[in-house]
Amino acid sequence: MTILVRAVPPVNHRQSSMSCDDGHMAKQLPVLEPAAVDCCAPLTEAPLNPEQADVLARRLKALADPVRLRLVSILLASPGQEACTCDLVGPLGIAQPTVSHHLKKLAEAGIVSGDRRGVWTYYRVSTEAISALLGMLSPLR
Amino acid sequence: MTILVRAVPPVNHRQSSMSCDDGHMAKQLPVLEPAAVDCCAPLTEAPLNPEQADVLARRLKALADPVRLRLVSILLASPGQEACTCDLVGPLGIAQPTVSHHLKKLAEAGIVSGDRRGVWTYYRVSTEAISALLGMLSPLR
DNA sequence: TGGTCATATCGACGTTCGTCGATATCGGAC
DNA sequence: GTCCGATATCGACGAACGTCGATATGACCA
Repeated sequence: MTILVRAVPPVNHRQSSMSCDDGHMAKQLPVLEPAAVDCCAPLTEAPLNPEQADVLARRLKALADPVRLRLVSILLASPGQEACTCDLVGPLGIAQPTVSHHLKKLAEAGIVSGDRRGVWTYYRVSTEAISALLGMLSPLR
Repeated sequence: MTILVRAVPPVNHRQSSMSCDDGHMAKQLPVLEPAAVDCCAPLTEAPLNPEQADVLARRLKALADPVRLRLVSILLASPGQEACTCDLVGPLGIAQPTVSHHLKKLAEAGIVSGDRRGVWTYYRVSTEAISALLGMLSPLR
């Protein structure tokens, strides 16, 4: 027999914003592994090659948006450092499809990951990805 | 009487790419001070407010471009950690106006600064800006 | 004064982005 | 099974971006 442990329901699930995400730009690039920033020389010695720059720029671009930064910070400040989409719509003040869009961008960059628990999808920040990014950037300091 | 000390001529000034920068999007936002990222709480405790997120996103956006990342890394790897525009055109492989455009974006974000020495403008990376940015991001780790 | 060279700005272009409403999908409850 | 609610995708829109050629600015030299 199987005992199904139900997840605690999300904090906010009284709101019901009915609309949807963008989706148009699902780039066919592969999802970045958390540590995909495998490169590179100390950076103060040799310039980045174009490929390294592309990988790093892609992850930075994912983070370089006010909504996504707030999204990440909300995730980190949430109990258990995770939250479902419905918990993010209210605080961010944008439509649900837009939230899903931003979550997708972050996931494609390997910055967050989500798993479905019942009807809800819980997202959490991949700290390895952030560490890899910071490690890559720190030689610039 | 005044003795004018001439700067050492740039490494590459045999090339002559004759074209020009974009310029169209000179946003009227004020140039970010190096330490403009004055905020903020540990980020794992309280979410970023929209204003903090805007400042941080603006600086990240300036860095989140493959060409600009390579540009910064070339500056850091250059003798004296500085280089003039003409030294960047060749390695980057893009037109001179485009290089000027990217330098302007970086300067507006406080990431690089340039000073004119004769006909040449020498750019260098503002390490304080990078440090401020990393300091802001490190709580995410 | 005029010429030349490095750099910045202008104007235009195609592309990407952020946003949303409408709609599809998926899972649970009844 | 049917319904409902949470989430993702679709399609469209305006705004911002990256790029370039043409041109303006500014500094040096003859």
